[in-house]
Amino acid sequence: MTRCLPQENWGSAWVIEKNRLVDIFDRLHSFFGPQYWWPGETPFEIVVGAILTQNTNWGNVCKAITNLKKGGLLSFEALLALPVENLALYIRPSGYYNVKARRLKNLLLMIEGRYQGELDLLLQDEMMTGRENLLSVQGIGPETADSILLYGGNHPIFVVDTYTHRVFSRHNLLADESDYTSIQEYFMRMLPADSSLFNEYHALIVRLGKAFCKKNRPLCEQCPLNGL
DNA sequence: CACCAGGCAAGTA
DNA sequence: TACTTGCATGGT
Repeated sequence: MTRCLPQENWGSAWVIEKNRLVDIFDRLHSFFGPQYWWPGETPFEIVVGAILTQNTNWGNVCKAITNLKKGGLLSFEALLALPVENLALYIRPSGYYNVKARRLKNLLLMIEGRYQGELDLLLQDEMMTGRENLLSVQGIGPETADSILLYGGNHPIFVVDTYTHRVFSRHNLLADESDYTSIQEYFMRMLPADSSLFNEYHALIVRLGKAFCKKNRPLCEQCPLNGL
């Protein structure tokens, strides 16, 4: 793996040094192996999944996406033409189906208005411009936007989620009160801007969280991060 | 039965 | 600004 960027002055939020972050990645990669994210066959499917998986188990998202595929609706044009009330019925298993149907529609309309209805133009746009446009959509917050940029567009941006916060704060590697932006800046200052690395790192954190870092549970004995 | 899952926005004080 | 609440299905 490539080495890290030079370190700068750190704020008090930075609890650990960069080499430890590389060690953690190496441990996770050795322990779990490659994760092959994002589970999705096309950029459009990835984008849809990114919204449907908000605060939701991935298994439920799969059911919703299967429904769309069966209906021949998993394309930009088909979803844009589908009334939001109908869309909600197809994605029902993913939960929050009314708000998510509206959020998907909001995104499609943004792409229609600013990128001539071409998802690829959004994904190929300059990273931070694309990010701003994604964040302007009601229902797309930082994690969803960054997931789309990283996993849909192969942009080197680090995705932070509840597992990232939980795993690193539980191991005393990050302050508990760290917010999305500070955690993201932390990873991105410590690591080289490599989309493949960010892809695998985030997926490994989620894998670890599911296996060994459950909510409202004490630190797990079998966790490969113990004894850092 | 309770609790949780790869968030986000809106409301309240 | 800092909390709290609504959104909702399906698995353990």
